[in-house]
Amino acid sequence: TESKNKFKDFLLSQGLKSTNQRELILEEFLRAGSHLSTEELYLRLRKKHPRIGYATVHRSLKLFAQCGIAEQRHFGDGQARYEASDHDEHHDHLICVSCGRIVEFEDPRIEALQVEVAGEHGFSIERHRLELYGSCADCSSTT
Amino acid sequence: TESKNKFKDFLLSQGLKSTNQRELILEEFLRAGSHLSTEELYLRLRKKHPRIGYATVHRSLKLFAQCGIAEQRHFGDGQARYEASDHDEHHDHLICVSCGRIVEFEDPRIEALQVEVAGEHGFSIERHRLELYGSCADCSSTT
DNA sequence: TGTTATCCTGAAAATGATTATCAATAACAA
DNA sequence: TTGTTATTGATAATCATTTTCAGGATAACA
Repeated sequence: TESKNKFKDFLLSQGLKSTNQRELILEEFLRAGSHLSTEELYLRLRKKHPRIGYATVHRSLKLFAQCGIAEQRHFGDGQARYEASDHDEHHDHLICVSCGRIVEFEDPRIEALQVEVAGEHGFSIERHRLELYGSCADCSSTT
Repeated sequence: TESKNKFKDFLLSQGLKSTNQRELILEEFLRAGSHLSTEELYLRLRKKHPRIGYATVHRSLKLFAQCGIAEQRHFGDGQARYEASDHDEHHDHLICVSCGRIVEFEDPRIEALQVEVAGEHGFSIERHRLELYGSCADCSSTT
């Protein structure tokens, strides 16, 4: 509901309209858990609301991202994924190359070092991407 | 020439053939400097060798990657880029969002923390991706 | 409540990067 | 050479994403 309000404010501020589809898509997005691709969300929605089109899901996800309640990610499988952005918390990702599990983490020490290293090269950082690919505990033990 | 030999060995070991095009493409790739997209390399090659096709450039780059003399990267502009992989050295990237400049760096402290954090979540890391996006010195001063 | 201007929707087509197809060609071993 | 097999280049296919456009929904205003 926090996100829902933020989205409504966003729509108003941009002169955009609040529609049934956008509400449905946002609800399903929030319900579904993170790291869904457009297609996955579309398929979930279609079960209950077969009239909703792929393009609308796609456009809504982009609006969510603009609005700041979602973030787009790319994990190398060729399609974009979206996750709900919790406030202004930043986190990075561990991705299991075996089962596809995605775990979020954050480490202030790494963040600090990033700023330091960037500074040494004259850069000021706007954002970053850190992804660790490997095997999770379950998949390692099965080896 | 180090890379050239490695590539020839690779072709032999895989039962593949050494061709004129592959040599030309590898030479241009090594000459051109890193972080080129397939298209950019193709355009450079076409100036001197108009008969070389895009598909051949694409396939050759994939072979270079398989062979270990090149690595594929994605920096969020929607197209793959390839860089010569120097031995087993690893490095990460600073990308200027203003002028597109790409600077390589490495920091063992960050690497060590990555392993540590991954371990806390039961992961063993195979590889990682760290990209810092921001403004380089030149672009910051122009602001 | 109408009315109206504007935005939104969904299906289909377009796009852009990448990958596959296939007949002609080139490389390599015998 | 010759025969076998891989490679090439033009083109078509694929995949995710984005645009188009006619019809439908929304919100502001009378």
